Amino acid sequence: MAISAIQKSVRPADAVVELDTKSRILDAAEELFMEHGFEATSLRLITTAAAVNLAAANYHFGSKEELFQAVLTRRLDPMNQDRMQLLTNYETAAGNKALTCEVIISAMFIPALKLARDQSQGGKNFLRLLGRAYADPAPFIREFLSHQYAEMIARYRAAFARALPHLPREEVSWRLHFVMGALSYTLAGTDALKVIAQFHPTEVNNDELLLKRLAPFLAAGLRSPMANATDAHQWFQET
Amino acid sequence: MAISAIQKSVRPADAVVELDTKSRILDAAEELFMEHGFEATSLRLITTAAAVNLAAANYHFGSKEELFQAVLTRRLDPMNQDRMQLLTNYETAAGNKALTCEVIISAMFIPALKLARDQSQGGKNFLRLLGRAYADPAPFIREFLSHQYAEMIARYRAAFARALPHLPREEVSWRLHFVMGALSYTLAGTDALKVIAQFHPTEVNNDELLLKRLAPFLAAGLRSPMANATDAHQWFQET
DNA sequence: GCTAGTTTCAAACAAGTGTTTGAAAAACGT
DNA sequence: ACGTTTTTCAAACACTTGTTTGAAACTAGC
Repeated sequence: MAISAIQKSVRPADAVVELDTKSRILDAAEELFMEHGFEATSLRLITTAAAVNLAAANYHFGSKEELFQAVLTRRLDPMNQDRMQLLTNYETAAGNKALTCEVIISAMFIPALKLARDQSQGGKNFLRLLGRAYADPAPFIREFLSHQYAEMIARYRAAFARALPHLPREEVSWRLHFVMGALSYTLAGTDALKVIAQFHPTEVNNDELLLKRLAPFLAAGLRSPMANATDAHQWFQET
Repeated sequence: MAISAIQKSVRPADAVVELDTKSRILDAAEELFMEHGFEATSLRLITTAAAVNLAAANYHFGSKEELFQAVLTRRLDPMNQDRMQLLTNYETAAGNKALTCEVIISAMFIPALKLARDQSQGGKNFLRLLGRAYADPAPFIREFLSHQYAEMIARYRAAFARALPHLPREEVSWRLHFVMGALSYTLAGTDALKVIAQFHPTEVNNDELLLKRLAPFLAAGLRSPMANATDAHQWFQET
């Protein structure tokens, strides 16, 4: 008991000080889920890192799955709200003219960037967590994200369809899928960069630089002319 | 012994039946790892599905991690060999002229397509497993894939650098990273498609169609002109 | 100061984990 | 046919998992 008394008296002087139990669990869970994934992260690991009792996780969040969803909701919900608001702003500013792909992509990326920049540490962690959650096979994660993204995706598909009127709607859906994939994969895989390019360590974690290079790449892909049937078998001929 | 004699005589006629224990474990593990991920798949689940004894997994593969690596190696190794061979063929055919981005992408995609087409079922499963493994945070998986991809990546980076001589090497590395990301994400996330587009179920699993649409998209991104400094802050201005 | 409601805590629960063991069975070489 | 190696099997091992429990500590409201 002497130990716990010491810890309590020391804690306010510390850096990350004195959030309530619920926030401390969310913060620790965010980092650990990002680092190890959902299945490989135990509640004991989380509650120990958060310096709270094991039972507190179930008391405040119900179950491990609900805790994971709470971690995602806390930042994903505002970010997607931002995205839709930004898209609305652009659309009203453009009047009845269609937006360009660049502008639409900006509306997707800027809220993500804001998250990566604003929070001192949590933001970057969250983006990586989100990218990895997008590739997680667990059904409850996929269903949760589907529901969470549904409205935003519908808005952006409509915007891209207006920006690319010469493309069939189905092709627009495909390309939007590629954009979302490249974005989430890029945000998730800082480690994978080391395989492909050898950058300075300071640059590797620079999400801003990353997205500034990704956005034009994707815009060019979106604008590319539709490959017709005769072009198609140029791609995958038998060798 | 009578049973095994019968089974052996039947094997050539039947489609799937009666592989040896090692292959049965690999097949079951491939499917289950793909479906649930590494951590969420237990050895008991695998050995039960393979109809072998639990201890057989450790006997033949040593540990769960080594089993996972064996599942990946079995098909990834030949696929990457194919990719490099194909690239070599194209390069010798082109003489000292640089290859186009389309041709280089073909050399990446065709071996993946061959895998998806040839094996009746295992091929598609494996591509999805591979895409998911690429996003898995487990260190042993990331290290394994880094090592497994290193040579192929180096070859393709050099090829793209020759195809895009106007781009800085660093930009080429980024774009190669985006290509790999979009490819692995696309192969991994059949489920995610349902969020973005509502296709006929038969089309959703058609990897060939998927890659035929992805390849031109990526080629356009690769060929896009480098965004210069003045264009750059067009993208992410403060709102 | 006392009560009612909320939050914390140590301990236990039942179930599942990867791995090991030692004996039985099968397969193989000669 | 026999001795040796390889493979299978049921059982157990030591440990971790998410969740629950019931008492203790704390925090208002009056």
